[in-house]
Amino acid sequence: MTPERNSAKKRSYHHGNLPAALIDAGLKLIEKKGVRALTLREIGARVGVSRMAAYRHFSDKADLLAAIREAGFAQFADALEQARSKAGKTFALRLKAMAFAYVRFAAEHPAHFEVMFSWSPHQPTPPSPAGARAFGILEKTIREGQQSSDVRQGDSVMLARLVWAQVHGVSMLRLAPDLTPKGAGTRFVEFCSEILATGLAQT
Amino acid sequence: MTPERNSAKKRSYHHGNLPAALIDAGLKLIEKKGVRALTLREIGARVGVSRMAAYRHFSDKADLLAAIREAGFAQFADALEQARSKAGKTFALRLKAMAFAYVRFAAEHPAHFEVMFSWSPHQPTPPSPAGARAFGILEKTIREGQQSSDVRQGDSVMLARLVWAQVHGVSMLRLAPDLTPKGAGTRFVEFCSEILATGLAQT
DNA sequence: ACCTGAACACCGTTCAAGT
DNA sequence: ACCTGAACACCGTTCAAGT
Repeated sequence: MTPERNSAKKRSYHHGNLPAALIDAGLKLIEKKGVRALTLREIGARVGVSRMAAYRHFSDKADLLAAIREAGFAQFADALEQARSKAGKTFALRLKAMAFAYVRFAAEHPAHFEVMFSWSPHQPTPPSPAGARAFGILEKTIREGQQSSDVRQGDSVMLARLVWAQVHGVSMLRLAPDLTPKGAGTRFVEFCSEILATGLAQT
Repeated sequence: MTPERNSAKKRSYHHGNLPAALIDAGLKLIEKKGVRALTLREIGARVGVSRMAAYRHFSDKADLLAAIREAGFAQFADALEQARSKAGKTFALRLKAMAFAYVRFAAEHPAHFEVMFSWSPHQPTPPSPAGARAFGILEKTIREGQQSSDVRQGDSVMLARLVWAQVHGVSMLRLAPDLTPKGAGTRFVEFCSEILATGLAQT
């Protein structure tokens, strides 16, 4: 009796999964015009909903962006994890695979990457659980490298930060001349991985 | 006879050097609230001028930001140059000095740094002359390192990009735990320089 | 519970006008 | 030449109201 499921003659009052739809529409708009040009009004229009609907699910625009950011870090951590597990078992192979995964993620998901790492000292990034997970994967790899004597002894967190900074710099500065969405910076990333591994090895 | 210089009984009609004053006020506001919160109106108010005055000197807000950015790169290149010339003459010392200068600039001039490297794939950074100069200083140092056999042979531009990416990543991610405006990340930067130099040395 | 419309205090930018 | 004021088309966000 309750009119819960209409046979879609008109799009239902509820939107099924509005939060997810808003995040998705937001990502597509960022990809097209950049975060700076993102407006709640346009997201709403794209999803077919009032400009105010977002406020039922997110406290404000910053909160929506935080959700986009966290979803990005989750995907990102998955990509790193997958690259690691698919790679051979030596430290050098794992490092290279993860470096590729990092740079490739930046190239393939520019909108997510832009939100995840948009930089300002004033809105200091609240710590992201998924971001911490991603870093943990890298740090674990470093520790294994130390056990197999591929990496010098020392603070594995510091060593992991160094590696993170390297690949992050490459991604942000788009320094790989052969960096394209589908064939991500092959030569330059390989070059960096090799030099990094050499530096890490020495005691 | 012409009323050109009044004895400052009221602030003169012209502002002396309005463009420089606008850039300066902009920097201070960015430092306080971030680029995102920067408004032409507030800059104008701060300088004591109408919100429209900026349009006499800059074509729009983006153009003012570009001027800020370029000024930042000029200061930045100077800082690198100075660090290089003050350092000892070995490659290792120069590399370390420049790494410090990079990270310290980011820490001491957060507003400039934010504008210089604010990231979006959609407003692809127009090439900056001063930015190119800064990169050139680094690349020259790499070439000298190759001549003194401190750095492996190979494409010096690629090698310089690698170093740039490393220090840039450190600066952006604020990975140095001991990074403060005045005592910039001493231990971590030293750590990175050493590992980097080791990796660069090997053939 | 979930969504909407009108209203408010902001933006950047254009344009005609002042000195 | 350099600056201003009013006006326009946008924002994010609040609030009372609709289903």
